[in-house]
Amino acid sequence: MTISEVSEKYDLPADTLRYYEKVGLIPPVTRRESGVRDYSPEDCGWVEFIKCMRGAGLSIETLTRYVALYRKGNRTLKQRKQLLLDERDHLQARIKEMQQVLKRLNYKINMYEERIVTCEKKLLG
Amino acid sequence: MTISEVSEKYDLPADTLRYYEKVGLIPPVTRRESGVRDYSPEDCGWVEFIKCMRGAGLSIETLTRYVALYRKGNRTLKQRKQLLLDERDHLQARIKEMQQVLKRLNYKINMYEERIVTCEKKLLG
DNA sequence: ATAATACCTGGAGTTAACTTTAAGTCAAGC
DNA sequence: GCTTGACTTAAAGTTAACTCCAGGTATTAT
Repeated sequence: MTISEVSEKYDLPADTLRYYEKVGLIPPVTRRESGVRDYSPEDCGWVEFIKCMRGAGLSIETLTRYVALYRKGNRTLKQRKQLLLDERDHLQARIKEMQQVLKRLNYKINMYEERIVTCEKKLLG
Repeated sequence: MTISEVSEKYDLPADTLRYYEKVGLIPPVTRRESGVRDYSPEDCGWVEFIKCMRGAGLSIETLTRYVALYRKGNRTLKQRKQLLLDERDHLQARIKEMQQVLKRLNYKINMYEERIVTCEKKLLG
C-alpha cells in the first residue's frame, strides 16, 4: 500500500505517517527499491495500533520507547509488559478523573435547567 | 488570598494563574488599591472549577467562551447550558474511547504474560 | 529608612505534536 | 520521451498551553 492509501484508510495525513516513522513511533516501513514507502499489512497494523493508543492520550515519547523495546526482540518482553502495565494504570486513573468531571458537569447542567425554568416563570408571572 | 497562597492551595504555578486570568479563563481577580491580586473565595472557586475542567481535557478556548458568557449575565443561561451539554457529550465520547483502549491494553498485557511464561519454560526445558 | 522578598506587566522562550515548504525524485499516462 | 502528479528528505513554521525573564513597584522585616 502506498502512503496515500494508508493515509486514507486510517484517516491520518501522509505527513503525519512520515513523522511517526521518523520519530520511531512505528518501525521503519517497507520500501521499494526506489525508496518509496510500500506499507505491508504488518506496517499497517502498527499504524492502527499507534493511532489507537495516541487516541487514548498515550504520549509519543512513551510509545517510541515501546517500539524501541519491540525492535530489540524477545529479551525485552518483560520491560514491554511493564511499560504497558504502567500506561494502563495511568489510563485508568485518567478515566476515573474524567468520570468525576462528567458527574460534575451533569450536576451543573441540572442546576442550569432549574435556573432557566425559574427565570422563565418569573418572566411570565 | 495572595497569588502564592492560591498557587499553593491548588497546586498551580503563579504564572499559570496570571495566564489563566489574562486569557479570560477565569474572570478578573479582585485587586487591592496597589494592583496586587487578592483572591476572594469566589475567585478561588473559579480557579478550582477551571483546574478541574482542564484536568478532564476541556480546552482553554471552550472554557474562555464559557466564562465570557457568564460575564454577560443571566441572559446567557441557555447558551451556557448548551455549551456544557456539548462538552459533556464530548467528554462522554472520550471516556468511551479510552475504555476501549483500556480493554485492548489489558488484552495485550495478558498476551505478554502468556508469552513470557512460554519463553521461561523453554529456557528451563 | 533600608534591605529583602513578593508582586506586577509585557513580551520572549519552551514543549509536544504536528504541518508546511522547498527542492528535488519517481511512476503512470499519452 | 515527456508531462503530470505522487512521492522523497531536511528543515522551518505552527498551535496550544504554558513558562520564564527583565525591569519595575509593593510589602515586610529589621
